[in-house]
Amino acid sequence: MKEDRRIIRSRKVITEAFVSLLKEKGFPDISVADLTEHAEINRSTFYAHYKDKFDLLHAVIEEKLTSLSEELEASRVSDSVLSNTIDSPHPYFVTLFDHLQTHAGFYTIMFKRIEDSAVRSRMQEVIRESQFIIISHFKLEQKMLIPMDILLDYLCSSIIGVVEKWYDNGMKYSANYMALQLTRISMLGTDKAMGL
Amino acid sequence: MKEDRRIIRSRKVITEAFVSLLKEKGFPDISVADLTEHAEINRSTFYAHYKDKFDLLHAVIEEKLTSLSEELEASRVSDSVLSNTIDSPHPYFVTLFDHLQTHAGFYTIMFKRIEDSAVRSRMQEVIRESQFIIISHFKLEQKMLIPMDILLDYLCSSIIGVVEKWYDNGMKYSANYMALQLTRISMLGTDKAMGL
DNA sequence: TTCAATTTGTTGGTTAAACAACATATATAA
DNA sequence: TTATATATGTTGTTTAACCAACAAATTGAA
Repeated sequence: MKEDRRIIRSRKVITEAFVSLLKEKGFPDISVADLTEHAEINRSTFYAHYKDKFDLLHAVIEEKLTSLSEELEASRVSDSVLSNTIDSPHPYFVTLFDHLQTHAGFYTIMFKRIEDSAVRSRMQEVIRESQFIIISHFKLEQKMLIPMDILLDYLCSSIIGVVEKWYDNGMKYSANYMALQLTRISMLGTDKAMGL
Repeated sequence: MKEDRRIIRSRKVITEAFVSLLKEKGFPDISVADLTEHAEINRSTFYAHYKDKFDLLHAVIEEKLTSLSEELEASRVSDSVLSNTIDSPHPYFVTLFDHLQTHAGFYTIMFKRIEDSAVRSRMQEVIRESQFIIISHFKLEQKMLIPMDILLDYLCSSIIGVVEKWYDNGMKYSANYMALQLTRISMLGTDKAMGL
């Protein structure tokens, strides 16, 4: 079921105007009229697609993170996840940071402008879910030395933490470099990683 | 009578796609399907606005040169055309070259890609007409030492010739510099201009 | 507070864009 | 040549965007 071109275009110009406006002002200061004016569409068209601006915010975040989720899933299928050395970045992390770099404009604005950080928590969910799938797929549950849920909490929050700081510091390191560092920590464990 | 947003947008994306495609291939190699695909609209929408691609070409040229014509007319009204020194560029030429610079992307492509050079001849008409209006307005006809039509032919073809070469050579000189040079030639005459 | 101005959702009628289908025409290759 | 594909216009129907107008809610200043 291909969607009507007009639908695609309307959603596109609305979300573009939204992200663009977030560069100038905070979310509370953006009105629907504001939005549709910049998007050069009629105000009623907005309401045909979204309930209100909160609905739009949610949809925008959801769309971006769904694509991340799909990219992570796609990379899992193609690559053998287990065979990996300490000197090459893990395909999973490469995919992750490639995405984060490609959409850096979007994420930095979102992290900065959306106070309650809906992006952060949603990204954490996506990471957690993808890690869960990897573990499940390789039947690693049986061999695990600690409870799965605790491990998943550890994994996703540590990754998100690193990501957030990476953005905060202006992405000084390359995406590939970041992927390599996370690969090393996860392979060695934090103790070995710090030289113990 | 404000026009429907959809009309504005459709025309806009079509002409943008058209100019964009002319950067890649010649006019004969551009199909309507090509055009609408790049513009991301339905093919039938194209036919709702234009007869065929020749009609589009004509419309695009006409629109741009109408705006030039209007800009020249507007500058005539505001400025006193007669009082001018040899050291400051004439308002008319400033307006002309400002326009040519602003829309350089469009004109260079048109001069280069459209073989029969419909742009050149149309621009010549606009220049000729605007010069005619200036002469008429200041009642200069009576004092003229040579027939008006010959002078107009001389004026518009010399200006167009300089403009075309300016584009050909990659606009090495600034718009303002060009305006100044044409001002000097027209005030001094070619003989004095060359130092006789 | 009160009042005006702005923003918000919603609705109904109108219009242009989308889409699919068609016949025709123009290549391009066998 | 014939055949296959691609491009061109055209048409009828469906659908989404437009617009204007409305009441209700919110905001901001007097």
